[in-house]
Amino acid sequence: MTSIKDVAAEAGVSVATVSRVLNEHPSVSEDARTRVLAAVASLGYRPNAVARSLRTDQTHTLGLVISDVLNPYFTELARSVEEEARALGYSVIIGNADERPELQDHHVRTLLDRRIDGLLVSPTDGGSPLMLDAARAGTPMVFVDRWIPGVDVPVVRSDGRGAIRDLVAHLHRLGHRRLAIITGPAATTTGQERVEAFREALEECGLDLPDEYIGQGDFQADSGRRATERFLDLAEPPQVVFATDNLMALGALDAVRARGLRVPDDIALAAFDDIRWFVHTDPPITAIAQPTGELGRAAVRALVDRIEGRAPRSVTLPARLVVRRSCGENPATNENPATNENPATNENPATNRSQT
Amino acid sequence: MTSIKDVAAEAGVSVATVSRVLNEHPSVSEDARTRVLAAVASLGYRPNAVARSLRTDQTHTLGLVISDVLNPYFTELARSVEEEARALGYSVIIGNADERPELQDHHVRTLLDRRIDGLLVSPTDGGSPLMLDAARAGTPMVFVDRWIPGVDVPVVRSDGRGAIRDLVAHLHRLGHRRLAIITGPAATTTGQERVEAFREALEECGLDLPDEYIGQGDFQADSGRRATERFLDLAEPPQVVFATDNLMALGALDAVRARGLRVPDDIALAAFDDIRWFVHTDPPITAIAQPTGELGRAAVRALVDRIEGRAPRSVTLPARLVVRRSCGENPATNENPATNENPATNENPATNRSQT
DNA sequence: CTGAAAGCGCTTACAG
DNA sequence: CTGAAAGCGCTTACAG
Repeated sequence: MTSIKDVAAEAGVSVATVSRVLNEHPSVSEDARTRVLAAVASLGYRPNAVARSLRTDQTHTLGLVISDVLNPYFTELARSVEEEARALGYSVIIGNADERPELQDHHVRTLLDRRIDGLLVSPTDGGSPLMLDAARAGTPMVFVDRWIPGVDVPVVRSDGRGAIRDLVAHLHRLGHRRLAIITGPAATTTGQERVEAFREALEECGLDLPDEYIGQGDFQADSGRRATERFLDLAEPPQVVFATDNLMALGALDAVRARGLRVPDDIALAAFDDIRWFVHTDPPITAIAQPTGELGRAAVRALVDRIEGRAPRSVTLPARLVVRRSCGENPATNENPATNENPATNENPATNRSQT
Repeated sequence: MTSIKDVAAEAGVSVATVSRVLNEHPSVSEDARTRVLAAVASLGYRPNAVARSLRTDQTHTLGLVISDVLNPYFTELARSVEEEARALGYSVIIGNADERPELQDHHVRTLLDRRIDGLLVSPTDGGSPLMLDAARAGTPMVFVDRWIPGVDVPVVRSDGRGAIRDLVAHLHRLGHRRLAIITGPAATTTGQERVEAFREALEECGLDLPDEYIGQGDFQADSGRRATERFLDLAEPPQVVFATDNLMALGALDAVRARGLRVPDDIALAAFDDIRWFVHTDPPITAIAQPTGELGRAAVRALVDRIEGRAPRSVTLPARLVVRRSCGENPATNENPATNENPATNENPATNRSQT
């Protein structure tokens, strides 16, 4: 590899001057600058980022630890994170935790060893010692989507309560009374919140949530399948299953299909997280959509603020209900099922937008 | 951050000794080793990977430049790559090209600047000067999925010809005669090969492929939508649309749905790349499945072989046809549509497995 | 405006 | 077995 020394030799200047030209330091003569630039071009020189990082103690790199790359929600989040980071002059290294705490720790450790400038994480659990230590040690950090209570780290997430209330009202209006939920791990905030919000919304409608209608899942498809099978085995199965993420909804569909049953005739289905395929599934699936791209961008901005010495802000954005046909026909738009999607989408315009 | 000096001071030895302990160098006294280890533990010391890389000229990092993170095929590929790399002691940095050559170059450049040990790429185009230079300069490199002809770099990919021939035979058997294709960019090998294989397969059935039945796509959903609209506007629209990736199939579904038409009654649809949602779409989609996980693992093994001085091997694995209902009822399994999936899956067991 | 020199945190021949 | 020292490729006060 050609180094800064080669460039200096070629241009007939010192390495200090080469470095100044490369870093656009003002005090370099026009003559020196041209000669250096010419040398850089003719040698095809590219500065060694490793050496530069060691010297400056900055890597211009953000670490992003997501819960699961195979989940389209996180994939979209990762994409918007990378995009915004790139716009701000950072690159991002993604670590996939696969919903496994040890793997999450592995990535956090590797990222820290590489001296990334800041860490974006969507925690898989309640917080390992490693992550808590990192936060306490002052590593610039921001939580996205999920967070760890009691840690002084900004959180960028969406609030699904309103949308879940809308969903339950929608289900109640369609005549459903026995509603079940497939939850995420209790150690995750999203896992907890979605059940709580669901339970509260049921109460508002005068319904309750019996234990056998709570399926313990882990945000992965298999757990959705198993939970749904258990629901279907009940003496009195639920009329609706609400999967708290899209992968568990996929598993639920597998289970329903395996029994030769139909959605929504035999059992209705709704999901948290909207994905493009939900428009084309059989039937199209009613889902709660998060402003994923916005979340990713806001998270990066918060982290970069923190890194560059500005005060980072937590951000909470509302999610919204997108009604499709998986819970039964919507009486309101019944007459024209083919175009059900659009009016329903606007049923619940984003309203409450809060920033802390 | 605590450095090796702090550990040396705490343990009462030189930094050389600390380094030896950390790198499991044999000649260290038992006594020194215990003291160093104790110091490491009590200080919570973690070696600075940046400094180590600068010194050893190895980063133990692989770069992976994929064409599109939002494409589940590449996401699955990325996951298997990371898994195998981790097993071999490497981490991976993913760059998402979004099917844009400039963005691809941006990532290759960044990765090279970081002095990754090797590069895994699925090229978005015919090869930029940057990439060709890197290959010529001897950067350890392996192509996955797509490749650039005329460059001396091992290729790990799957061969879809057999499966495409099976697909065309299946369509012909169902009575379809007017078959259209939505291709990928002509600059990509997969873009080219899939049309060629399709055209050859049609010829074997005595059919031809008129220009108006070739929709130029770019492997993204929008292009699939536009191509399909153009097909539907034809005086004599095709009876089948074969989308050469899953995202363009999604776009095709959007277009069909927007016209109020039905698959397969009004038009049949098949796709290259099988994804989990295809089981639950309306109707379930006939697709060509690649051994994605295998490809990712083989690619990593080839790259690591190259990095560690062993001879890397190119690998070609067969893809296989998975028949579902999007092209019309399969006469053979007609009597039991509900369980169509399983027998159909086995219709074309993977046969030709070649290694070069 | 420019260069010599120190130093970032490691590893590794070299001597002992 | 151990330590002093050089050096990886940069950047940046410091002097001039």
